Amino acid sequence: MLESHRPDIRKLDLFSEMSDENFRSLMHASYLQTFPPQIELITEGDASDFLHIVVDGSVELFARWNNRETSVAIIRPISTFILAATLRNAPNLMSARTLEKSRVVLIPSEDVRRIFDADNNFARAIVCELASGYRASIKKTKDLKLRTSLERLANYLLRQQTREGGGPEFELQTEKKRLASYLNMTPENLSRAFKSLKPYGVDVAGSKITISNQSDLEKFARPSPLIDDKTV
Amino acid sequence: MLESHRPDIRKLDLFSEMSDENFRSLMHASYLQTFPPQIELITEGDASDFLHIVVDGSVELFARWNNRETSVAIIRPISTFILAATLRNAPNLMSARTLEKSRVVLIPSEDVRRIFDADNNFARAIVCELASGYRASIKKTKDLKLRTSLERLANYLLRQQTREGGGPEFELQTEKKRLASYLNMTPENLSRAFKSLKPYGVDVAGSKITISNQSDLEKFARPSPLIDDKTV
DNA sequence: ACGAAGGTTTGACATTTATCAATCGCCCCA
DNA sequence: TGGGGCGATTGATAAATGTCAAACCTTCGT
Repeated sequence: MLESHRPDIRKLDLFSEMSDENFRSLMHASYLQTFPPQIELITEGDASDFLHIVVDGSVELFARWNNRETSVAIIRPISTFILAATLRNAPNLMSARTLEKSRVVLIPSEDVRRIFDADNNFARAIVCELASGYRASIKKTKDLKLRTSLERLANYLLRQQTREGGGPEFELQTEKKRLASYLNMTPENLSRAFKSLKPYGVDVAGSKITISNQSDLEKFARPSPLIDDKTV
Repeated sequence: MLESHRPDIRKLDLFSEMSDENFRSLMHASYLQTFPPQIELITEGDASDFLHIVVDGSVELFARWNNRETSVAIIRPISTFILAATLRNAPNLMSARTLEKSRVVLIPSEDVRRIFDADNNFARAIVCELASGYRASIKKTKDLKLRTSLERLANYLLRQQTREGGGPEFELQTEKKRLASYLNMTPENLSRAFKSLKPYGVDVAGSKITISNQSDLEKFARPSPLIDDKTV
């Protein structure tokens, strides 16, 4: 694969502690590919032949059933996805598509499993990554089951605000259509939900959000570390 | 801990491949405790001091937020729970309570982490277990986001039917109140949902379910291996 | 600059789901 | 064996959410 992204990939928790030799071996077996927007990289049900790393652009994970579709996650650089399927050598549970022109490193799943067996530090890092992903998924379930769509939006805004630096103004980094699907609501409902949050100090202009009353919004949203914190 | 359950625990995928010595060490450090019904074993937010194994009875995992509560899973013998929190040494994301008189083996989390470092087979088994749990959680998200409550119930019945042997008659192993919470609906709504499934050949008498028209129900439920299969 | 395409918003309405209140029925146990 | 308690059901109503249609707006390429 191309050399330029190696240092960034090496810095990922997943790869930072493994031996140089094993890292080189993984990278040697991998491909860097550039995809145009809206390309379906993975279709759910397919075998998981590669561990994917987004190094540029963004990738949406989504799922289909019965002619419906829902957005499950949006992956931004530099992150891996489809780790669990890779390790279990099981079919992918989600589909993936590029949202914009994106560059993705593909590591053959069998190499991941081989190096996992050989490198204890890598194995340990994989356990951390899996446990984190698992916990993130549990948090998502709690968010979905315990909150109304309005509460999910309010808490999403607070999380996004934190990700964007914590200031009162920030950008949604996602189309509203996709955000709606991610939050499990329709675009129409999302549009109305934004209006409903206006009394709590949320102003929307296109994709620019202004939180004019932080404490009112927080009082309404009631964020919980056990649902909303990334690290916990 | 008491000897009698050891062979059963040893047979779990998580422990079956590790060395005798390490297994003995884990068991030596662990406790077997018997709890009455409705005891809250774990409160979400608590540190994860122990990996739990239900050896008798049943334990409900649930979550609270903002004075609401939802049932996330019901653990039956012989299974572990709270593995991800144990490995990350992070606070538990869910609470746990006994549903009936239950016996639980408690393995100190630090011993789990210590043996994980020492025993490659154990580490490998942990990765499998984590990846499975992760994938199960993703399936749950898909179930929640892509299906209506009626569809969730229909597919739950098909899964439960399979677990109970596949015949046309089987028992719900859960109070309807709890099943409702698990499926993210109210007890009232569940009661009406059962009625709505009657035209598809579902008959309910207390906790006994009779599927009188398998293909009609399946045609309505449209089960998918990528949501409903345990092993995939 | 123009026009097409597609995302967004709005309004009217339908459906789904929750809430509240009352009743029913079952199980446990004093 | 007869309450008592609690879960389950039913009916009436309210709230949340989805659907459909139309209008609006932004973007983007010709």
